[in-house]
Amino acid sequence: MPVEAKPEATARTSPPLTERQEARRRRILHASAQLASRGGFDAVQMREVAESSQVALGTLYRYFPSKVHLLVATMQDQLEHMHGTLRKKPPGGETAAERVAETLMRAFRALQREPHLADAMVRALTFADRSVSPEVDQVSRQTTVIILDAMGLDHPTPEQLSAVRVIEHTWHSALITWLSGRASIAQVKIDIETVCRLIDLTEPDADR
Amino acid sequence: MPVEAKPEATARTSPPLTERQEARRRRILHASAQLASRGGFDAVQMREVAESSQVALGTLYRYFPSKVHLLVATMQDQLEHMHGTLRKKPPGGETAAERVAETLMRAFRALQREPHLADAMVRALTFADRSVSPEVDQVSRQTTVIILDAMGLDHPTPEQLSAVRVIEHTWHSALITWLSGRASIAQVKIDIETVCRLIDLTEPDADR
DNA sequence: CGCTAATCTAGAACAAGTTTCAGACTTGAT
DNA sequence: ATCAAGTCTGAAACTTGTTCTAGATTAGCG
Repeated sequence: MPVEAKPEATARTSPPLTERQEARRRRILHASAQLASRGGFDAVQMREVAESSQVALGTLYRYFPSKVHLLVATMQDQLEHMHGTLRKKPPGGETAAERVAETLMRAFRALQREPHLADAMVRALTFADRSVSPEVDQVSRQTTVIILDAMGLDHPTPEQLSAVRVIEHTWHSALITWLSGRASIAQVKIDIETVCRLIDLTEPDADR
Repeated sequence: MPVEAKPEATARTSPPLTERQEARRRRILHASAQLASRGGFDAVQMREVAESSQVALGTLYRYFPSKVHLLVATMQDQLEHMHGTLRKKPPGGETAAERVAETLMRAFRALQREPHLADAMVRALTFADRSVSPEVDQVSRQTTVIILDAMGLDHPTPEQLSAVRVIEHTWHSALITWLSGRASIAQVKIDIETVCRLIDLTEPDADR
């Protein structure tokens, strides 16, 4: 029986893509990011993505079953990039809280450089319904790894994981309020620093 | 003339609405909530809302310039309701953190009873772009009031306001992860309790 | 090579949010 | 009561995400 599986963003390993297919997928993601950088979520129009990446509309939908899937995959792509960058220059703070805050603010500044792209990706993430859960979850896991990296933890306690989840919540939501112009950059910074203090609470031996 | 429109905390904009207009507005919001309760964000179709509320499509758009505006207004409406309900039975916890957590969990359970409605409102909130900022801001302020109420504070310090903002971030984001099936109710509870511990950090004399 | 199933393409078609418009109806002021 | 300005209606049109179809191309296999 021939395999019926479609190419899928999350499963980079399951169905072996041919070289041309891999190239198509890459072209699509590139076009997506490019259009997003220009005009945000609304500027990523499926017909334009298809044309820019020299792929038929039907093919685009075979690779990414919806606009949200496409943008979430774009975010995965960018996150990998960022994780690599952050790894090269680890944060230098004394406490875990400081390092996490520094890392997130660094990520935040990177997003500031491409606010439209950030808009597209974040809107897609929060608008995603259940059909995109696996992909969104993957993004979430990737973010968790980045934060744990900054904390310098290998075996976090359940309490610490909970704190990390709260930090992620804050990070996403603060990003949204900034993107929609309801909070200043300074305020985002304060909120992130505030939530990072939670980390201190979960470190038995680190107190003030 | 005798515009008897007693502003129900929803400070309508400049022009005072006539009675029939107020009635139309109310019919629209009712239809919106009803459709949302049935099938969530997607089930709120502008043509159906118009038909259900016996209003022409163009009129619907005159009252609410977009689907997101409509749903955010629906949320304002529901929030007022909830604030009233919560006020009648204030939370009974010892510390501010406990009371806030209890309040939010109570609100959460209310949303659980109408998960589709919750879905519609929250998706609209996070998907809103700049053109809806004023309305979204209003929702945010209303939420802040509810939390400060639970804390029993009249004159919060900047630090406390920051903690409240972080709690709101967590609340929204946790709601989203629950709605999209990526987190259990138990997990939401833990996250809320975790973030509420931040409150203790901002109370110099609270027991620890 | 030659076959067959899978994939890709171009383009039409459909769905739902949004806009537009001409004409009927309300409202407020004279 | 009458008039002007503003509002509402019904219907069509437009936009963009999504689906569908028929035919061309490609990949893997004997």
